[in-house]
Amino acid sequence: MSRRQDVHTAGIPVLCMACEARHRGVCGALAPEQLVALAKTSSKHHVDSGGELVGDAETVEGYSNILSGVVKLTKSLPDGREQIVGLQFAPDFLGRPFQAESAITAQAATGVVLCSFPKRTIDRLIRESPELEHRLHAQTLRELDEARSWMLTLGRKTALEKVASYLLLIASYIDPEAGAASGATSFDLPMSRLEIADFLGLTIETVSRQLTKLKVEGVIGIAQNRHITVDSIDRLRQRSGG
Amino acid sequence: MSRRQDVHTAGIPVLCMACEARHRGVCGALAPEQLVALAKTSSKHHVDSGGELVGDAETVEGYSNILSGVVKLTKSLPDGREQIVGLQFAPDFLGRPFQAESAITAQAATGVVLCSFPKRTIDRLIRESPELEHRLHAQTLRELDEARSWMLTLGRKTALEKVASYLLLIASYIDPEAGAASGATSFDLPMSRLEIADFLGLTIETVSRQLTKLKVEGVIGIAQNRHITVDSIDRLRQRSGG
DNA sequence: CGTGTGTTTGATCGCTTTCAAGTTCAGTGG
DNA sequence: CCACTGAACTTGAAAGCGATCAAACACACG
Repeated sequence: MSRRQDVHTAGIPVLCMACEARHRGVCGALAPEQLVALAKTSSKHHVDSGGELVGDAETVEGYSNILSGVVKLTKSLPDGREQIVGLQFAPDFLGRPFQAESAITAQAATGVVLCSFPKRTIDRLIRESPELEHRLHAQTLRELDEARSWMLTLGRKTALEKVASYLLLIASYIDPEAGAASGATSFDLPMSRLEIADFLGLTIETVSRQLTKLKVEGVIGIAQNRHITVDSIDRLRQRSGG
Repeated sequence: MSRRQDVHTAGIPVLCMACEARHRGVCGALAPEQLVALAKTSSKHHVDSGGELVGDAETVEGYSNILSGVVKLTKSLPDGREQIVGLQFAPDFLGRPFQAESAITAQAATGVVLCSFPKRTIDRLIRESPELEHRLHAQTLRELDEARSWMLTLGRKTALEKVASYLLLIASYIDPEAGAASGATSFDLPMSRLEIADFLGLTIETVSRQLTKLKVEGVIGIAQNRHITVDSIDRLRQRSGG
């Protein structure tokens, strides 16, 4: 057993040993020696809920892998209206290659653990490793699909359908098997009502009312504001408009 | 003069000689011999306004470059509600690598000219040419930025702001210099009121009312339904909410 | 000169927002 | 352990914006 592990992990940096990103994330694209080089300049750190990750000023930090927690990407209008335009979960790669701007801010929605790299190092690795760019491209395509699905929700669904869709989305992230299933599940919302509203293009009050409505209809249960139980995912899906 | 052209175009297929995609599009990533091979299996054709490009059944066609015209990407709900989730212009690359599904349909919003390739050929070229994948990645990132900007519009802007934003978007595509400027410009809308409504998450009547409102306020002029004149782009921008 | 499609305009309805209290919950100090 | 505090959340009433329903208009085409 330990012999086999030795074979598979020969030369893998300690930092990366237990890291999800090495398998499902972008680091899986790297050869052991590249991983060693990258690990030398990478650092693991924690960001509290609400902490900003890509502050317009502090662009120093470059890229990161999300090891745990939820990161929200937001855009806002000059008068302060805000819209969450993306959610990222472990082991997503965070940061925008090939461009400085984008006018997006990234914030920790929950407590977040990151593994961060200098921009320069990653940019070089991308140039050296087509497989790395391929994985980043694949993630970008996934994000684009998610964004477009969400555009349909934002533009065409009612408030109730939006909230139901949101619950399904979160359920499927937290409990991937349950997401496709039709039975029961339960989970904690990683976001406040205000954040949910900013994600759905609604107000905080409307989100609250629709959650209450789902609760009264017996589709969901709510405990301590954040904990959601779903008896029948199918019934929830029916309210989501498809 | 002809001598110089000979140098630059040596070995370039006739089909590609005048093609925008060879410079700004993905074909620019290919070496002359790759271009020759690709040109052998590629075909140029026209699709009338309204024609479907990625019909779920006819997935045969694979990928295309848009040579002219506007393509709209739409998603819809089971009950028929529709949302346009992307617009593509020449010389964008059309088609979704690495995946069959996506539940998106592509339709010609105007008359469209395409240069189409077999899926197989492109998939192989992507594997052979990191530069090609890089260009596709770059386009995907651009589309993601556009999608996210539009999420802000869909989720947080009023009907008037949405319509003004739409006009600015179209103006900047049709007349790139004017898009950044503050002066006057004019253009023809490439989409019907229904399509504009499906893009903005509104109804046809609301779109019409907001256009009329902008006209009455003197911000725009409308002739023959489709032709828009803008005296001051800055004034239009003020109505767009930022 | 009709016919049909796309657009505008009008009147009304209803959902979501807004404004305004309440209520619950987590954290703190007595 | 319990009362206090502030933040997050819920609930209520009223207003407003965009949707819906309906009709008129404009233009292209036969």
